[in-house]
Formats: sequence, C-alpha cells, structure tokens
Amino acid sequence: MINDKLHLVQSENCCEPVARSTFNPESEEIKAFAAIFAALSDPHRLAILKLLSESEGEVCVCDITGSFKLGQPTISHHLKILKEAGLVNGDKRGKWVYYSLVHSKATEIKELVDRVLAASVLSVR
Amino acid sequence: MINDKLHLVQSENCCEPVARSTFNPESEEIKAFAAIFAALSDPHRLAILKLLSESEGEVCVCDITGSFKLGQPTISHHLKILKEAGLVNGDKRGKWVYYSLVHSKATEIKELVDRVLAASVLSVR
DNA sequence: AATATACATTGACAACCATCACTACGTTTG
DNA sequence: CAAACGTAGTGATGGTTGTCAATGTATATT
Repeated sequence: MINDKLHLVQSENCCEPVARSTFNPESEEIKAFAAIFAALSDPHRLAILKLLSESEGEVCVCDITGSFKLGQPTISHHLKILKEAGLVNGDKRGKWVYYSLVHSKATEIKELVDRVLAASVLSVR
Repeated sequence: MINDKLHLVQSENCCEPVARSTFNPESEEIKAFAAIFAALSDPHRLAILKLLSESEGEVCVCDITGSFKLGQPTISHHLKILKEAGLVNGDKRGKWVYYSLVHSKATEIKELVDRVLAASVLSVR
C-alpha cells in the first residue's frame, strides 16, 4: 500500500508518472552550474564581460572602472565574482592588474545550457 | 585641466585606450539578459528545468512537488520565476496546471552567451 | 625613505531572494 | 451545494547581494 503510494508519485490521475529526479539540486555539481549563471545575472558583470570580449587581449582595472559609474571597490567586487566563476583571468603586472576572458568558458556554458534545457527528444534521435 | 583629466579616462600608461562602453548596464536589454541568467541561477530551478526536459511533454505541479523536498508554495514560486523568464509555459487544465519547456529558449540563451562572451577575434575571422 | 598610484579588502546598509506557514481561489467530486 | 483537492498568492524571516566609504597593501616614483 504505502509502497504503492510512493512509486505512484502522488496521484495517478493528473498525468502519467514522470521521469523522476533528473539531477539533485543539492549536489555540488548543480550548485556549481547555478553559480556560473549567478555570475552572469548582473547587468554590470555582463557589461564588463562584453567590454573584455570587445577589447582583444587584456584590460586593466582602471579602464573598466573608467567605463562605468560604479566605484572602484564595486568593480573589484564584480571582477572577483567573475574570476571565481572561472569567466575571467587576472594578471598582476607591476602596479596594474590585467583582466581577460577565459574563452573556453563560452563553450562550456553553452554545453551546460544544452544539458539542462535540451529536449530529450533531441538526445534520443 | 579638469577636462583633461576627464577625457584621459584615468591614466594613459597602463594600457592602450580600450574599446569603451560595449553595452550599457542600465539598458533594458541587458537587464533582460541578466534576468534570464538569474532565473537559471538557482539549483532547484535548474533541477526543475532538467525534470521538464527529461519528461517529454508536460508535467503537472504535483509531480514536480513530489520530486523535491521543497514545499508546494516554494515550487510555485520557482515556476513563476521560470515562467516570467520565458523558460517554461504553464497550461491550466481542470484542476491541474501542466508545465513544459519553451524549447526555443535554449537556442536563444546560447546566442546570448555568444553575444556576451564570444571573442572578438572569432567574429572577425 | 616618503609619497603617490592601482587595486583589494572590510564593514555597513539597503534591497532582494528562498523558504515556510497560512490563506485564497478555482475546479472537481460526492 | 458542500467538501476536497491542486495551485497560486501573502506575509514573515533569515540569508544573500550590490553598493559605497574607509582602510589596507603592494608597486612605482621622487
């Protein structure tokens, strides 16, 4: 009886039993995915990434700071988040720190999107 | 004097002047981008999306609720965020509401990633 | 050595977010 | 019509996030 109820997922009349569980929201893997998207979820960070992608090569913090209305500590804060998400690299040379995109991340994120959102139909075909 | 300081961006010796501005972090467009990524930035929402992608077709809320340790109002809350971001559709039929993926969104998001992160080198080639 | 510069860190604060218990609403069933 | 059910909305609460002012820490310049 109880077992029945368990594997019937709740009720049998709303829809067919569903492919349970997918992935576990408490796993470190998913949390890492979420963190990457969280890094992309701020307009200023998107603009910073775009700035880096447009300037081939490296950009020092002073140029980034000069491009937005935010204070320097706030820019530093955003850069830290981007760095921790693996989206940018920071190289300190002398007085300056030069930031650049981690280009492989774009591919990685797109694969991630596919992994979460791709229709199962596509994977079967 | 003061003008000089303004248009010199800060200093001229750290690196060459940089391709300014990119896109504007205060534009509605970028805020919309950020909102999409924000919708993806929660582990439970990622798991819900994965669940939807694995079950071809539609899934009613009761099945989603049954798949996670969250309370029903919390699931409803997450579904609302996903819906507002255009990631899922909700169809009420009788007592139940069936949610399904908006499949076109995957492509849209990947294009978005390219737009923000693609190396300018690649676009030139 | 003293000062200035470039950037990071800290602490504070307001705004936002995830979650829950409770309630409300519409639909279905009896 | 009344009761039960599935889902959404509300209000409260603890935690997180974006921002700034102030401070710290290297490096460079004088």
